[in-house]
Amino acid sequence: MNIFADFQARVADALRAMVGQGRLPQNLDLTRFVVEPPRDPSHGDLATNAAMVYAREAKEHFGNPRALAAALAEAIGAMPGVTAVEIAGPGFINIRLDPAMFADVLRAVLTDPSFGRGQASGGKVNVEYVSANPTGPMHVGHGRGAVFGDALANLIAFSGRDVTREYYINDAGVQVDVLARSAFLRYREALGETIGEIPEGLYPGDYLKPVGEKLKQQFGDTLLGKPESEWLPQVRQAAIDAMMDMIRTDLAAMNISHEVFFSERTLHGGADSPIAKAVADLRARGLIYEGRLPPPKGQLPDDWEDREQTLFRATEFGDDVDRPLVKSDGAYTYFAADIAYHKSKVDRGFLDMIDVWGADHGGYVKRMQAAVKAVSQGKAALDVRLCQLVKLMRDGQPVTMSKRAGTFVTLREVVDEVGVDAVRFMMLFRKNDAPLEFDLAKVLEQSKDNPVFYVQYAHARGSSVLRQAKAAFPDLALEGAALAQAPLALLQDEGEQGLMRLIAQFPRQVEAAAAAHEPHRIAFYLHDLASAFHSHWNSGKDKPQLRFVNEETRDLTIARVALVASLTRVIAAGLALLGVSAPQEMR
RNA sequence: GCACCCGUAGCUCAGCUGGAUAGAGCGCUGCCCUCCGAAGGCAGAGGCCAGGGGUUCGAAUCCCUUCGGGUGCGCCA
Repeated sequence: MNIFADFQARVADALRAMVGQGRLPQNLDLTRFVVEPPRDPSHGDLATNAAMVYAREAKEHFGNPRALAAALAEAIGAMPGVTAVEIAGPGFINIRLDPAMFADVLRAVLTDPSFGRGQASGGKVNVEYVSANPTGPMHVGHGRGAVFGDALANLIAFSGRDVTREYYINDAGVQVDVLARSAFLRYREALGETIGEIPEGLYPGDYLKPVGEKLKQQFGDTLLGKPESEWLPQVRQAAIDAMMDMIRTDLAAMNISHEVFFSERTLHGGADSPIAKAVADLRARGLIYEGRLPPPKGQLPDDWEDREQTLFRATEFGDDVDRPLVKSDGAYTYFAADIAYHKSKVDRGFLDMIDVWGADHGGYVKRMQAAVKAVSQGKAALDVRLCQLVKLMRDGQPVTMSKRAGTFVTLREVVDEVGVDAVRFMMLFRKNDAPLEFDLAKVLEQSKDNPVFYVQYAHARGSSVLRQAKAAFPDLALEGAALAQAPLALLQDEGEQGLMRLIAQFPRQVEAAAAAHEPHRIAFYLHDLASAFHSHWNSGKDKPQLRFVNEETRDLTIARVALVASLTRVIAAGLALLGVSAPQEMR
């Protein structure tokens, strides 16, 4: 039940009727106006800007926006559940609702386990996130993308779309060869050799030692005498598998799992490989040519050589320059593989795809979007969400991170130290494209300026009210269906009605956040909800008659318990979207 | 030099795809704690939304431009 969407539809109907009467022109785009909660609650429960939006089209019959507003207001005033309609300012229509409408919302929350969930609609959506290289442990920056992508996928699924969570494994290219050589060194170490300092250019981390041990168990010393060309493929695969196991385990520690792990390696191969096919396809459509690229302005790379190369006409799809697909050594570029990868997504039926990347890949967005347009003949759309850096702090002081000094902080260490809930909530309590300061000490504080605590505490406090109510009235049934029978009309206090209005916004917040691909909105909405709840709680200090549980007033208590139960359900549902737990108590 | 992101209270940040008088936390000032959970509460001060143009009924939000930060800039992944 989404009263904003309901009224959006009703006002659209009213406008359509006016079109039918010839009072408004045909072919009116009825999606342009909004029905939203007014910023100032004294303006009522709902407001719409429809009269102003269509003022130009209405000029002929109505003259000015206020005249159209008057006609619309008349139609709105006749709608069920509306108690008052006012025209304000340049043509806002402010609507007051029968409190019974909000009681209906509470009953929906209490009886419908999928309150806020959108209607199943639209095609499949692919969300690709994390995609960390399988060469080592994930760091905190990966964690942000991981949490963001996961919450976004939750949100979009909840809004009614069919979502696939995907991870692209960069298991081709020189990096994984370096990984293999590094693992081979650990293998020799496991066999008793003294390997000394890890040479420059190889991965020095201890995390490869278990891989060396495993190689020893698997192969004994049989790899030692062989040339690199023979052992490398085997060692490489073993190392990649071990790294992916580690990454999957660390993701699982944050309650993140993907349905699809897509291997880049499967795109490579001979003349009938997916990359070759994708390139051939584009070439057949005249989107690939042999040509020269102007050198980049500004700082010229040291090894720049002007040469003719195979280029994709990215500029035809909005990119700044055409992009090379084949390296000077004849191998395909990473971009060529990425084209084939995204073509695979299109071939698998995804016309909506979202990639979550680190901000340092921002320069790559245009070419990827160009490629998606090209391989899908313009049918598919790619949104790339860039996650900014995470600055790790402790008590306001930056935590120094240096691989060399051995103070490199992995994502897993942070999760183990502060817990999943804190990590996930804080990562989502900021817009994805804004840098984030993550304070390891602050997120554990039990105080108002720790939003994780603040929101979870609201849920615990609400749960506490339910326990109190049960203690005061042992025969009270706390199940949703029972509470839905509560005399909700008794909820007359301003604070109570404010909470009901906020609760009624949940479906709208979900819809908007999903459409905008911005899960942080849910985190902020929950913070607002928690804040309103705590504030109303506190008003019970000065006015004991406002407390939720009063033994003298059973009916009122039941109504208030229903309100609190609704609130905790919405908080729990919102936290679930973020992947954060909703504790019953926090003692 | 070019592209993308960002610039909102002293600080850290929201601002619901263009709406009404600009929002929160911290910090600051002043009151308040026997009472459902005071790991606090209430109230107040604090703003030329970086600057300047434009678009329209209406701009923090969209366009242009200047300034100031960040990230990138054949073939790395």
